[in-house]
Amino acid sequence: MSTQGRRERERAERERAIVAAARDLALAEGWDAVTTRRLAAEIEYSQPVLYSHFTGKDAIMAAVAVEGFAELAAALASARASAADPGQAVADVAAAYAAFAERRPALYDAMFTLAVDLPFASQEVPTDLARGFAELAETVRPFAGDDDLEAVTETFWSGLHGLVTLMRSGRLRRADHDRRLAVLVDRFSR
Amino acid sequence: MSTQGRRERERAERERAIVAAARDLALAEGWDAVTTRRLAAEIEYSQPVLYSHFTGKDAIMAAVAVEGFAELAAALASARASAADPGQAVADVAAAYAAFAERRPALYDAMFTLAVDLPFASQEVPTDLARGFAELAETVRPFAGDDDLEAVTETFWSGLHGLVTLMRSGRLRRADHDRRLAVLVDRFSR
DNA sequence: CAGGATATCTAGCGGTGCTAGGATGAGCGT
DNA sequence: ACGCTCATCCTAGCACCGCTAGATATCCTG
Repeated sequence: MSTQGRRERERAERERAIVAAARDLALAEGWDAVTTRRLAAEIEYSQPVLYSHFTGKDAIMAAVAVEGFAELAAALASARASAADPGQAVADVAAAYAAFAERRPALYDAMFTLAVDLPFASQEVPTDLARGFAELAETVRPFAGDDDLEAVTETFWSGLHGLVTLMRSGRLRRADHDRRLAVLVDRFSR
Repeated sequence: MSTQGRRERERAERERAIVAAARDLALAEGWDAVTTRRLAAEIEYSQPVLYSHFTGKDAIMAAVAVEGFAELAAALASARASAADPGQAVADVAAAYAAFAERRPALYDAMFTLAVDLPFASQEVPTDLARGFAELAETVRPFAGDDDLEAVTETFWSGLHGLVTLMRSGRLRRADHDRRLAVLVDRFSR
């Protein structure tokens, strides 16, 4: 029966390889370059093997996105923890969020703009996603006032998301990024 | 020489038909349904004709987006003009922006998320796009304070864009939309 | 060692955006 | 009015996409 164990281990390893290949390829050349054929070549198996692990390309992208949620949550937590005061925390967390989107554009897209069939109902995603959201919530809490904390958090998040996506798509000049970020931070920390 | 005039008229008319077909098809079934083959069938010409008018599908989408800028600018202007006071103007303009995105999702996508090769350098786009941007700027001007008006406007816009896109992609609950909009408006009108 | 289940691959389907090259027809000069 | 030229348009096809059915090879079991 140990053979079965080895099989499962190899299978899990291969699944990991698929997600890693998708992530690396997306980071290097963008999601358009991530095709099932290239992915299959990368892991040195044939195309149909992908479909024995994932229901389709979307599911692979979703798996990549899941990794991103953990990384983002960690970045936000770190920024908040090392901030001197609540006001600075808002600025630092906002900067960390924007920096993450800049550093991992493909990952950010998979998380927040492309993949839709994310397993929102599963265990893992809500965990890491909720961790990131909770970091944002704790960051703005001191300045929420009478407003509903969840609404304030979601709105703050939307502001960050808007800034990031509009800049990345060339609709906002990159040069004024810091100025805009400062405006957003100011509006949510007083 | 009148034949040439007629030719050019017919050609312009056909170009209009292409853009209209793309717009209608996108509004009805989403941009995924807009293929060059369906577009060609719609205007009752063969596929290659499209490429004698536009450099590619992206250019067709950009042309559709241009129409959208005018409509959005008009909606924002109307909302601002009929507002009782500056504070109400911010709320009304924000609501008008969100309503536009809800009413014309495919158009909104073409304008702000998908098409990238928009002729930002041309005449037409900056006109209507700038009109919309100017409406936003005038709306938030009374509350800009010492901050750079352009930065405030762009940040306000980003907030609206983020709210709209995150909700449309299922990341934000639709039920709390008004509450979030109120938070954003509050943060930019005091 | 034979039989059967399991894992994997080859080949292909229907679709995409886009283009090369040939047919067709309208306008021109004579 | 005729024949030629040239612009216009279409047919056919390329290379690619995500995905899948059926054949093949590989491994474990009795």
